Amino acid sequence: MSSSNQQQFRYTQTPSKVLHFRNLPWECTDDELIDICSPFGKVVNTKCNVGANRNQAFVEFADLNQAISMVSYYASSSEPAQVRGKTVYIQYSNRHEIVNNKGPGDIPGNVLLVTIEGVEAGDVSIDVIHLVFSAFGFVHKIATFEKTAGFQALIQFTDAETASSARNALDGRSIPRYLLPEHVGSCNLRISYSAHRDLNIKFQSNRSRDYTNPMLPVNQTAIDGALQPVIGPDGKKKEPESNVLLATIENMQYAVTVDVLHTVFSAFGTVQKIAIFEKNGQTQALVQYPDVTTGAAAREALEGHCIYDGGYCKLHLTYSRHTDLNVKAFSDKSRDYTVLDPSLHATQVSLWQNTQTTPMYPGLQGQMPSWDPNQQEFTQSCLSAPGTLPPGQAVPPFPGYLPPATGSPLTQSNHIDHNASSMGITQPGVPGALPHAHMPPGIQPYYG
DNA sequence: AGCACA
Repeated sequence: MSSSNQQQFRYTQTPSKVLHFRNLPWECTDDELIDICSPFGKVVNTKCNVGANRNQAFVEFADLNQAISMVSYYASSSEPAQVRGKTVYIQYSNRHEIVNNKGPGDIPGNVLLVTIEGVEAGDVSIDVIHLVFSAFGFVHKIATFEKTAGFQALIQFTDAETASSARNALDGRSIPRYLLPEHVGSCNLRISYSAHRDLNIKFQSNRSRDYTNPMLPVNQTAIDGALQPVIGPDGKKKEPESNVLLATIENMQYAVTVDVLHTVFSAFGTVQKIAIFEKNGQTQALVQYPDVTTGAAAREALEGHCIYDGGYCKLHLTYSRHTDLNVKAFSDKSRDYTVLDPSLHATQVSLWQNTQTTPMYPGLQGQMPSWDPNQQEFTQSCLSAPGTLPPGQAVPPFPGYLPPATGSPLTQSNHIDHNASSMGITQPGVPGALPHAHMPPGIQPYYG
């Protein structure tokens, strides 16, 4: 007569119409719970993402018998209850009703209230915030402010669905170290819903942006260091900023493909389109971002830097007069990333949701934060000294994170790999996200 | 993989 501890435990539990779920996938949704519960009865209430790991939940049935039928079904089933392929463990809760303390911040809406916790978190730029949240959809407006709670941002999406996908993926996580200034400590995100529907942004400034209204007056004095001055330090006038960059590639010893450019330029936001062409015997490329801010950030960061170590494929960037490129979606010289297969989005979302809960350094559990600490050093070592890089292995200067269209720079890899040149996230079937990881360094001289 | 106020 041997019965397992589990069985003993189960038998000692008094039935309740509230069931306790554990070992759920990270950030499991109410809908997923309802999906597996509804065959057994009417679900009247749920509470998911409970516990430190957010992997527990409660479901309340209308009737006790319904809860009993679910528990007994899975007690005798050969197939365990599963959510997203993960076995979930179901028991009677020791409470008999779900008490939902829905604060105002729990009522979904299209505007998120984000608290950025961390030392000097107020110095996180609005561009970085924009970059991080753009991974989930078009960000209409951002307003930032200091409150007693800390540095906060209101982020307006098109709809509550988009906002909630961002919240689910980012709440409790940290902004990647490499997106932060040196002196800013680890920045944790706490995200709830705002009651706002439409933010009233008066100026484009270092504290607020309206990405839907490029005509909005710019409050220059408020911009401070966040945007580049229109007049360079040497007094030279710069061309008007644009969302499309014209890249001239110097000393092109190695082939620069659409994929390579995509990897490099995706570090700053969604790359929408790329076109490579020859002009006067020089290779040039047009790279299109969704907005001017991203284009400006990319230009500023990449100007004068080399794609490969050793001074090869040096980039010179100017603003193009184009605003929307008309390119073939898939050719070896051009790509339109805005016409990708929609299945991509689902793939990427599951990448987010199936990974770990620990925001930083999960250690030896076989899970890895998206932003390997090495990334920062790696990026810096390749980019800190334009044109004067030490000779060495020719490797792409950027970790191969995907563009926000298919994932944010926080996109996660499930395996530990400290070889920076192979941090590209392989996404079967995703054009533009693959080959750089295995690019043979210095092997492909360019004979164009 | 183990019960929700923070």
